[in-house]
Amino acid sequence: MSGRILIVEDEQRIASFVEKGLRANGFTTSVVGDGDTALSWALTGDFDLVVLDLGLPGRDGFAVLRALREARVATPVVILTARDSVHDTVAGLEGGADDYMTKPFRFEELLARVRLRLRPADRAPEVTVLRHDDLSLDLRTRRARLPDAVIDLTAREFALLELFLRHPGQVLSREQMLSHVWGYDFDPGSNVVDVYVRALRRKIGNERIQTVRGMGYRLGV
Amino acid sequence: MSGRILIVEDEQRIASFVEKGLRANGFTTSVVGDGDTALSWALTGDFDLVVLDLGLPGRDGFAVLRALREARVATPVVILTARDSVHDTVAGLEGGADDYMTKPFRFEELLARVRLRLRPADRAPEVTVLRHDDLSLDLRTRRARLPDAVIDLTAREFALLELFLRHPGQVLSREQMLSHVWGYDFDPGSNVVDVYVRALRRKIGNERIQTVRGMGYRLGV
DNA sequence: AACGACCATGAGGATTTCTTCATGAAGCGA
DNA sequence: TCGCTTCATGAAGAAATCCTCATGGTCGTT
Repeated sequence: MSGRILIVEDEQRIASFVEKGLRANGFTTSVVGDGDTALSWALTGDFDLVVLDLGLPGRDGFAVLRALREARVATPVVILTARDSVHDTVAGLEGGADDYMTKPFRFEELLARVRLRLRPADRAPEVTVLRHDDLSLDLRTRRARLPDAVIDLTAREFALLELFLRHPGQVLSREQMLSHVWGYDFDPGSNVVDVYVRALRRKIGNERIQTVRGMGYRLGV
Repeated sequence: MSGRILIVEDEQRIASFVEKGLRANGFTTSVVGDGDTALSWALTGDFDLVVLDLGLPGRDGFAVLRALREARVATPVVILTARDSVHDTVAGLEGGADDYMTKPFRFEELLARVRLRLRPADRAPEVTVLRHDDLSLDLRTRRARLPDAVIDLTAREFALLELFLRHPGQVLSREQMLSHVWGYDFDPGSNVVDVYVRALRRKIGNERIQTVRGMGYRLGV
């Protein structure tokens, strides 16, 4: 799967949040901040997917999308929009094979949608179970398993454990966890991460998530 | 996948609930109501899986399981247990590749576990998206899609829609929905089904779920 | 050893989801 | 049409989940 992605976003903070995340997942990215540039880049057909913010200065996101489709460019587009303008957004999608997300969004959600769009059909069979040691997580049923127990998880616990299992053995900072599980604009002063790490530890066992003082947490060794 | 299943359960109501459901899903079932019979049947090795209630009269479920394992019979066992004796149960599972569920349980959950056990590895690629007309449901992300919208669902809404999509065009009675989505012992006098059908209709469109007076509801045509 | 930074944890309030209930509308048979 | 059953729907209470906050413990450094 080739993965050249055009990110159209004027807010610097969000743009780099998206760019860093996508790059870390093996995609090639380019960022542009206004509609005109976005259109000319997208028209080259050099991209496999466009992540498009609707709230752009100048030529707005809708216009870009429309112009793209009028030019018969079929590149899939994932749209970013404000929560309170969802209605307009949905109207704008009509008939398109496009997807949209409301801001603020969690990175993992964006990733899932991007992957969905870039995997045309049944190639690359999806992973539905993550494992580490004797712990496994069924992404479909959203339950974890240990050799001697089946563990039900709440939505947050699930998202957090998924993140750990996708980066086993790696130290994850609270900031990383916040942006991946809670969204990029969540209060950075919160201790939700701590609270949910504790909840997870209670369910899967204390020893499985280690504290790395001053850095964050790590699954396993 | 062969699917001969031994159901060990003394409560008539639950036994037939499980048996009917499993048969409707293509499994061959036998029911026994006490531990001794259960053991002798299971020892024949004629079954691919055992659904075992722990609260049996006479030789209890644990004893059956133990005897089975001592005889080196490796047939996978899915255990049914009361919610307040989970601790004992987990202790009893040690090292086994067995699964357990607390009563009361939803049939779909049991089905998922049975299937998991009977599908040793990666054969039979799992379905992760259900479709009907222009409506699709991604079982992994738990979101529904229409051509012009992506729809977030609550847990109940998701379970109910999944049920509809697995039986498209078929009239489902309130009782069926109750037992599949809410569990076999849910108050039969409740109108939760009505309420959730309405919630679904609001999200996916009224016309997609039809009322069949005196019978229940139906997805589509 | 003492201090400060960092982490663990319980409790409680906010929010979301789930369920019940009451009322009125719609369908069906007499 | 009348009367009865069935269904639709809003509202409100119950329950689960989520998040914040406050307190006390632990670790590392000086």
